[in-house]
Amino acid sequence: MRRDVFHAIADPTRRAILGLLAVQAMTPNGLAEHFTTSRQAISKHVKILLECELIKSSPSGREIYYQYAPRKLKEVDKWLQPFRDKWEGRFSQLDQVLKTLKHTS
Amino acid sequence: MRRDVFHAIADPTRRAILGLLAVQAMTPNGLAEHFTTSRQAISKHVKILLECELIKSSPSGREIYYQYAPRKLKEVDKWLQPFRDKWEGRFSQLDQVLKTLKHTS
DNA sequence: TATATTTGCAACCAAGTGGTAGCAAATTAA
DNA sequence: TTAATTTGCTACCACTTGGTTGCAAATATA
Repeated sequence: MRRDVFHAIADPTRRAILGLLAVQAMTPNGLAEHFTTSRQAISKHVKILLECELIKSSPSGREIYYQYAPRKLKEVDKWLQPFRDKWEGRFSQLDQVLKTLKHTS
Repeated sequence: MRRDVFHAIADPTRRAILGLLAVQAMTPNGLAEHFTTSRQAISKHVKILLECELIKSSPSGREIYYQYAPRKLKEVDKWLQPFRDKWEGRFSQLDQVLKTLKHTS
């Protein structure tokens, strides 16, 4: 399975969940209220976000609060950096970084 | 079909192709030499990158050169911005932007 | 205790994914 | 002209995806 951060944020529902949790921690039911799909469908997305460590869980009695964790999202930012450098006119170590990427496929 | 930029960069092979083309324009065969999969498989990835406008094509005789186009990748950067603001300690319009995101699912 | 609420898990399904192989069209080279 | 090269398209395949429903476990409430 290809469970990495890029896969996690590929789905618009998961991006929306991440946006909600970045504002405030929420329970699965609380999250599901913001969507038209079922609670179970949301929970499956939450599970993927958990596996990718984009969110953390905080059990509280029979409820579970999920909260956004920024660490893994920084990997996306890191991957984006050389491209951003390029379109912003910076050229620092661009080729080195991209040549490294060639061998990660 | 879910052919947006986030879907495009979810695949590691497509990210590698994007990295290669950011350094220099290449033909499908030229690209395929950098991978162990078949030319057709690479061409399918290239087709998706084309549809998402992450790359452009420049026909030259019977060859076709593909080149990286930064515009759409900026959308990823744009989506990332409020999250980046948050982990960098900035709070400018974070909630507004994220509340907008809630309704894009 | 008995009931209601919250959640996760498993089974199932239609549709999409990344991969392959074969073939035809177009351009270049012999 | 004939042969080789480059490419895109189509069909096909096993696997994954996002979604549903049903159910059991755990906790809170009457």
